[in-house]
Amino acid sequence: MVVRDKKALLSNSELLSGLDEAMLDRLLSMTVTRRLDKNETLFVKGDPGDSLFGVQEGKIKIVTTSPNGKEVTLNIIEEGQFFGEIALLDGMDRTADAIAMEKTEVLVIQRRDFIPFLEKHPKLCIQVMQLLCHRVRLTSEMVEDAAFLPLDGRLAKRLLNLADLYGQEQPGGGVLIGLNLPQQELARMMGTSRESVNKQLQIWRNQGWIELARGKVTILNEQALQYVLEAAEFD
Amino acid sequence: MVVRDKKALLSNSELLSGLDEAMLDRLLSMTVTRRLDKNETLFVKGDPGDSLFGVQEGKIKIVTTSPNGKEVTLNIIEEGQFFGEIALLDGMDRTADAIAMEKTEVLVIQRRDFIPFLEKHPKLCIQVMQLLCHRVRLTSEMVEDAAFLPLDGRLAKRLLNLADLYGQEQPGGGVLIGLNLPQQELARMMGTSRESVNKQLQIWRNQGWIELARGKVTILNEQALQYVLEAAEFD
DNA sequence: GTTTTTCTGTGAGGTGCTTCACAAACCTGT
DNA sequence: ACAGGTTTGTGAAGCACCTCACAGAAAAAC
Repeated sequence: MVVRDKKALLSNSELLSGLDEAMLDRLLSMTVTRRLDKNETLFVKGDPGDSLFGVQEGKIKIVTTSPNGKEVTLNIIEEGQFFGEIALLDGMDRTADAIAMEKTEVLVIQRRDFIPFLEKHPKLCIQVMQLLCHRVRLTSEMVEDAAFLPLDGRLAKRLLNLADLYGQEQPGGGVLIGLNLPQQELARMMGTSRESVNKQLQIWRNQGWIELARGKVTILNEQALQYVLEAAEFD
Repeated sequence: MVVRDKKALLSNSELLSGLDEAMLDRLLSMTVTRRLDKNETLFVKGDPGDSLFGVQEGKIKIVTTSPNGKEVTLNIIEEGQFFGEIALLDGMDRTADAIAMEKTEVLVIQRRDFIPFLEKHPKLCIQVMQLLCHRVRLTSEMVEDAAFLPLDGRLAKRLLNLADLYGQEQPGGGVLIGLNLPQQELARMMGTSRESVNKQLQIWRNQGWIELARGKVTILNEQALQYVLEAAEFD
């Protein structure tokens, strides 16, 4: 059973889709599963990066921490997505921490197994490159946003993006972001303070554009947020 | 002559080093050279990305522009370096503009030539991946720095980095950054205002840590800047 | 050599966001 | 059911950085 799950996960992932049965089986034979509790750390900045991970169940956040304790969340990795490929591929240390946001199972592939496999399968190479390109685009966009958009624009963009990824249409109308995301965590994703996020959310709630609950945001007026974003882009 | 130069360029580049003679020749036969004047635009955000470029002579800057006209410089591409690989590989549009900083010659390889070539050469695949990993690391670091470091720390870091890349030891002591970089351009590299950069540079000049000239910075006290950076990292 | 453009230097004033500080609401474990 | 942690809501104070506004210097253009 577990094996079948693994295979389904592998074959549906962005990284490994389109690979044939035999290849998947060989790759599968290289993996082990690791279980993590909520808030457990998988690796930290500076660790040697000798493995690739795929999320089987749960969520992993990729965060960088400054010496004084501030954090920025660079990415949240969902079920079926892979991560940790950068350090694996270039052989350098990890540049960020990986922490389980809830009880999580990851599947682990060692470099010594993966690299030779990669060298034998050009098609897989192409997919890896696609993934890397995607990463570059995402992080570049973060640089851009940090430089151009004020807080309200960045927050609007993040909410719309989260709604897109995890949104659930509500019977009473509106789109709930189906993720337990405290405002603190939201703030970290945007490189800003929790208080600032809260104040902006309050403004929008008073406008009737969103609804708030502990760890939850429901977007009632997507158009309005879209407009905030566009206005912010024009300064 | 031109052909020999091209070959030398190709074979020494980060991207293509280690490839054998025959491969280089085949790749070479796919390239054409394009000449750009100072400030000429090679491509802009939104263009279809159907080619890969290598700088033969001169410098190209990669910048993103906001609707209102603000700019952030993401990267400066030097002689012997390649760029434009992201859009080429994933088939999406360019996400930034490429502008010649001086009279520049770039060599151009079309996607329809490069991709099939890539698929036939696993070794080249690996090198491309290395390059992509490097890009991810650089941009991630920019996100981190923007979030954690105040202006003085970011500027110190940039100057030290530039000195490392383009530094020339001066007879009278100090390290000159051998690049014509107006303070405006420096500011754009850090996502900040020209005035702020200037004021910080003045402070350091008054401390005797740097010397300034039009488009030039000479670092007299590298240690001091290093210390500023470390202090900034601790908040 | 004179004009024009680019780059630098500097002050004043405004503000977006941070930090600090605390209260209330909410969930969780035993 | 009560205690202790976590998340939210909010105000006040401060400051890092931005924008605006020039003036002079240096290079480029003519």
